[in-house]
Amino acid sequence: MKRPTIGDVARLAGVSTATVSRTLHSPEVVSETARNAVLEAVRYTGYTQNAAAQNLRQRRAKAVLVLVPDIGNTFFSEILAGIERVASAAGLTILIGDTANDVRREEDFLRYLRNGRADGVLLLNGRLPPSVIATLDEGAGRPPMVTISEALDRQVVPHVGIDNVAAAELAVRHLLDLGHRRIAHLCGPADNILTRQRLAGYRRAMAAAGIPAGRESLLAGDFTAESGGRAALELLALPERPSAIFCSNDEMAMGLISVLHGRGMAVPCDLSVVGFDDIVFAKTYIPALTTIHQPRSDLGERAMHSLLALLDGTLEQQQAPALLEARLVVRESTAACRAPR
Amino acid sequence: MKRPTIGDVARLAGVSTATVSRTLHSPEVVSETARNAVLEAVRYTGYTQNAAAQNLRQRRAKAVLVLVPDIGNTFFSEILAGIERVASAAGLTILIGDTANDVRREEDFLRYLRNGRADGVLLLNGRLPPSVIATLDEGAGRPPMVTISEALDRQVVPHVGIDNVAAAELAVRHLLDLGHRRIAHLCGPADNILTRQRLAGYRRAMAAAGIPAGRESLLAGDFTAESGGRAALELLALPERPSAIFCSNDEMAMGLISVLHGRGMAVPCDLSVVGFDDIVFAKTYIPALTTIHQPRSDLGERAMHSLLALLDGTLEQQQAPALLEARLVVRESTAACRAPR
DNA sequence: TTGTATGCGTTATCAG
DNA sequence: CTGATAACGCATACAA
Repeated sequence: MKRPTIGDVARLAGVSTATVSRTLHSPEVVSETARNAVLEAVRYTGYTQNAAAQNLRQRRAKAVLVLVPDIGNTFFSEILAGIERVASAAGLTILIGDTANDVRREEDFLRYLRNGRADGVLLLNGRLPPSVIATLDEGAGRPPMVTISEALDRQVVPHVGIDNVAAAELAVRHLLDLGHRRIAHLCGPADNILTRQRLAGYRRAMAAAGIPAGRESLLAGDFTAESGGRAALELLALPERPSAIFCSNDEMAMGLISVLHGRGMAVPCDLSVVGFDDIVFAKTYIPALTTIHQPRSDLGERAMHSLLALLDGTLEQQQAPALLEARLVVRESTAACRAPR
Repeated sequence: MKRPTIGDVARLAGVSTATVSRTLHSPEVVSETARNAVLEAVRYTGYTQNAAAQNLRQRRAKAVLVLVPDIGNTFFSEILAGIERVASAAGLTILIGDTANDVRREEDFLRYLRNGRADGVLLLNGRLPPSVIATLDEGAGRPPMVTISEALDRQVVPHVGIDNVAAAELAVRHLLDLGHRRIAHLCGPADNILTRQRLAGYRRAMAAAGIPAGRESLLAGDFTAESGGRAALELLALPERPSAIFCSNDEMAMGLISVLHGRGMAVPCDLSVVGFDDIVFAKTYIPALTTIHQPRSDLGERAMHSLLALLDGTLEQQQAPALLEARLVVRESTAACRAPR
């Protein structure tokens, strides 16, 4: 009826609880006879170690918290899959906190760190919640953490991501190579670091081509498809329409294309579009979206590895960011236009 | 340096640890003076209860496991959001297990139930892993669980979902009302219960309209966009092409439309399409997709409420399924066609 | 209303 | 190689 404990197993195997524990943790230190008796008893009783007791005794949770702005965003969920893969290989559980970009919710999840439910944290949300900032100087007492994708302004925590500036440059250069001169940029939310980095890349590429790209070539968005749709309307109202646009992410690009399509403006014939992220739907979209592909699984795996190292103390808290490679994926939305559809 | 314990707080407040514990759990039973002293000490020390110790003592994890086939699928992630909302309101943590539709991974996550990391489980994966089936007869010993969206064949566990048969009928009737007679159906994976239910709805609607709908009107898919693309090729090769198709989910519909578009066949002009689920991208897609909308948040919330009830013993294990309402959302993919695009 | 004492199930230390 | 035993931090039964 009740779940078997280590004591039950010990009794059945005719050994002490210590031996049972040892058999389960380091089988090599117990005699073969004892080991077999224990394993047999474990099988017979169906014994499983009680996680709470272990955590209490060992003062660790064998779990890590992952803070993500939106689980539903496939961009994040593939990173999560990468994280999960290495976490579970290391015997760690992951606690996913969907923060909906809300600081209150972030703080809320961080209590898992304080009450010992999690041993460390992976930050995908581009910001350090206040309560964590407070611990930064402490050195110890400071929770093991790694940022992914969205770096912090101050580089105070190990980070795994891509070089967004360079990737954005790649995207814009692609449009330039296609012969476009009037290239607009649809930005993400103003306070976001990705927005700033991708904007910088856009500017750098335009400057390198000797093309002025002032405020008038910038549209404001917030990474949602809806904001892309609004930007489309702005774009339509422009006195001199661009022939191409680089969008700071794929959702906005799709929202934009969708509304343009509704107004009779076709992509790529009337406007070439490049997105960013290469989300799953990018290639199913009509037109299939030219975009920057990020190695999402790798980002997750790499970051989890770093966190593991931090947890064993193998890795320093201060550290140069690990930048993985992003690449341009050319699809239909920047194709040369034969005949208008 | 070290994290404060209940003992530290007690000492500082000049009371016993029992009083501290009581203050935190049922403030009304301790005197105001004691309570204030304790709360003051808690603030001063920054004390937080240790979850492992609580779990060990109370023999529960205050956590539930949620098994989902694919977190990245927005269909599931919105359900998750609903679950999370009520779970966190009830002070429970959710452990998300992305099973990738792999029984081995399911079993793997279920160890959380046995080792006491989770108190119950929410199943979104449409199947009962073998180790759970084994416990079904036990009554007690059987873990509290609720299925969501995908029911089990035998109704042995509380379930929250929609009436898929009726919803599919709704979709097909919409096409019939539009005047379509040759209506195909793109199925999901053969062994999936949703596939069977939606197929049944399709058949029922066709039969009610007196239209024969045999095997020749059925295309095989597996819920992925790729399989939708393959189905498009099959469809193109058909001797008598249908004028409309009902797809068992949105991803397949999009994959299908995308490939058709590549072959010069336009939706809705050459073929009307209805999907199922109303995933986030359905309305941004070109053409915007007519589909069946499921109340995803509600499904999650409702299911979590049921599980909570199961956990307090308020609810029976055996129970009629809770069926929430799904509705048809009419968009461009079944629009009347003025001029070919 | 409060305090004392016990045990939740493990693991690590320390003798043997 | 093995066993006894003391924590780990907390919540509750019981006594006061």
